Amino acid sequence: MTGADADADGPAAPIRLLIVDDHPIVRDGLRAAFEDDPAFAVAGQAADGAEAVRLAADLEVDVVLMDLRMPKMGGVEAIRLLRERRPEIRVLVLTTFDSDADVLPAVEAGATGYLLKDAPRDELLRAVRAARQGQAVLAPSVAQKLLGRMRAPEPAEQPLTERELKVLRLVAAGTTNREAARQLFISEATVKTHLLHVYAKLGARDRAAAVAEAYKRGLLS
Amino acid sequence: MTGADADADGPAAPIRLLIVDDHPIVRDGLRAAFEDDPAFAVAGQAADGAEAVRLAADLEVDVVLMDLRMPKMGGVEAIRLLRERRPEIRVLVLTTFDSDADVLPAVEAGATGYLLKDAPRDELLRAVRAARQGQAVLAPSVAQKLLGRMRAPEPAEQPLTERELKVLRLVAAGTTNREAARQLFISEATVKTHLLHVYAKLGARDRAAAVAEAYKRGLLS
DNA sequence: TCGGGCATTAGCCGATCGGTTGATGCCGCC
DNA sequence: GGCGGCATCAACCGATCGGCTAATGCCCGA
Repeated sequence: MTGADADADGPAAPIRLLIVDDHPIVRDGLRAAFEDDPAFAVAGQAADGAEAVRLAADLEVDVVLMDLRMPKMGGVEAIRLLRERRPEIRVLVLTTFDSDADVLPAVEAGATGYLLKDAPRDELLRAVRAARQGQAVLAPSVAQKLLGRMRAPEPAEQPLTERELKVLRLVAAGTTNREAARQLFISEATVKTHLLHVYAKLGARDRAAAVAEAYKRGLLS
Repeated sequence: MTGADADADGPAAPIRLLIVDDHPIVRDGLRAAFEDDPAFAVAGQAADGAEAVRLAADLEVDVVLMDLRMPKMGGVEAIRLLRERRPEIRVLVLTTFDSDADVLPAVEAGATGYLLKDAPRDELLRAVRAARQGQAVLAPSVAQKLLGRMRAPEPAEQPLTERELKVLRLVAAGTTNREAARQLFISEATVKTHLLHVYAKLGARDRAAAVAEAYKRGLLS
């Protein structure tokens, strides 16, 4: 009750953070939020995934706060590399979440938690503490989405093959099957086959719906 | 040369700022960036457009730093209201810019400048100083886009009518012309006409390309 | 009052698409 | 060695689409 329950290692070593975001403003905001609390120490900052991986190799880092959309190397790829090389490091994804498409890949890549940037400050601090101990931390809206995916027997969210995606991109550009075939040096029949597979995977009835669904899932543009 | 050229009003009154963003982190980062410089004073913060308009009515504000995507009231609408009621206030749009669609509306609504959140700090400070004096401030990439729009004789970016958009939404959902006609209680011929207009306005050849272009322009989802 | 934009409808045509079935060859994995 | 996934091709059918022209009625602003 008096706060003397876990003082085994003195004031406790601060949790060392690596902040990864391509926006200086956001990095500043995060740094400010954590520097005020002696329980945390900002070990470093990075503006993209590649820099994050590089820094994490040299610095003593407990928790990485990671944005997903960044130049050079995106967050998902960075998480994958980080977890490969330093599995003891916990990665908290901290993103704007305007696109759903990134949540699952990030979690699969090994993110310990997923928070939205509009989370209140104290929730952030709590999340980092929890993440350091390996506890999963999910923003309520993210948790809901994840559960939704699990519960809903959605056709398993099959990924498109490279070829299918190429065809779909051409279709989105207004290409007819015949033109797409010429551009890809294949026959029109093959294009149609690819498209049929795309329809099945995306749950679409025609090219227009497929394009729409692809945009929704972040597969295009 | 000795810095004594513009000291007419002493240390000069600080530029009073209103920070508008739905992310606490971003607000913190902005506040931190400006509070370190005595030439600026953060008069207030708001988490959405409505709050921004309300605060601007009471506070003495010179420059508003405004995010665009926010709950309740978006940035564009807030800019419009602000400029109506307090035309002397300068509004600097400060956004992530993952969507093109917002740039032009924001400028039309009366934004003095448009900056990206990944701009370096000093560029931010310079931009606010310039904005306070009514100078237009555009991030290079934004300026380029704007110029591109001007130069390119793009079919004038014709907006879709409400009816056309409704048809397009149905098409994006995989609806055939006939089904769309039933749902809208109109004839199939009318649906086709609407779509032909949509194709012309969006520069698309077919429904798939129209859906893609609509997503690119932020007209869908 | 006279446009002009918008929504609505009609009919016609060739071109294209969606669906189906079946087949081949290549590759990696068990 | 076999199995499955992937990419490739073929031929066929009906359904749908895209493009065109032409009209009507409504409402708003010049």
